[in-house]
Amino acid sequence: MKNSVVEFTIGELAGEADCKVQTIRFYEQIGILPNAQRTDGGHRVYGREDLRRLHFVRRCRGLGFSLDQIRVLLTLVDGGAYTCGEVLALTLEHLAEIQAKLADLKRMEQALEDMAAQCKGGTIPACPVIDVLLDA
Amino acid sequence: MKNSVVEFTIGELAGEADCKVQTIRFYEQIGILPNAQRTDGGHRVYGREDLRRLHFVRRCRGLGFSLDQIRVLLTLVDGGAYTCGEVLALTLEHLAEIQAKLADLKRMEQALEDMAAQCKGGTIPACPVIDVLLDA
DNA sequence: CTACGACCTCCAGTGGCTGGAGGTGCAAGA
DNA sequence: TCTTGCACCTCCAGCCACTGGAGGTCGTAG
Repeated sequence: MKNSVVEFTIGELAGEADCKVQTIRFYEQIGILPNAQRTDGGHRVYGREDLRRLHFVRRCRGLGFSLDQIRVLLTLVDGGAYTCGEVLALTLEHLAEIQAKLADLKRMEQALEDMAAQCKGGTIPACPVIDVLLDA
Repeated sequence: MKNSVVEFTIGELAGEADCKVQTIRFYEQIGILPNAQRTDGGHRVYGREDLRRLHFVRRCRGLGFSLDQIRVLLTLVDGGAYTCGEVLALTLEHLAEIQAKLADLKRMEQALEDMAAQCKGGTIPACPVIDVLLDA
């Protein structure tokens, strides 16, 4: 049955995975996606498995994993021999990174709010924000 | 009195402002800092005013302002004709960016925590984290 | 005067794409 | 069958904010 082999052009794949065509070519180039099959004319052709993999990558990116971290996750998945512990370790490591960034941003937020609170706006040709930044 | 004119080498300036020598040269190159004075031999020489400006830039960067935003702030300061309102507007705009990033990261944190909670670790050759990512 | 570290310029690389130039494939309508 | 026109192709440059290295020069302490 031919229709068990669903095929996509790169544009369709991009549509399904909600990313740009260039991004897919880029992933192929850096080895995150395998070299795609081609038509006689050289156009890339994809199947369900490719879509699944791309979805995985995009979901990981959406969670802030770097492409290097994703490469590791993919290696685990590709090998099929990953253990829950390995995956958990990577996840927790990434969670720690996220939490560090959160802490940084919260500090920035607080500092900006404090500065903004001092500033009355208006057309006064002076500003406590600048004063603080110039001579803290 | 000569010692009212404090002078720094680029290395000393970097030390004072807690940044790298290359970063200072980079700031000069892109016009964030003015072209430095030079010794006969071509080494850069800096004074108090340069240090103040660099401090300003580094503090802004520490708060997450982009170099483009800093360029605007510097133009205001340089003109000397800035108003509190202008500065407040830029500050609030940047605050909104920060808060958007915070919201993103909090979502990621939550998602990662949820996934990690499902994962029992250990040597089981399967993982709910991967399952979710592959087939959400 | 010599040694050595700090300085100089210029260029390439980072991450994760994005966009453009210039050319070709493919499918639908006339 | 031919043409139109869009989607595809490759290759290369650019974004941000630095960072690092190669290869060479300056300045100063001993």
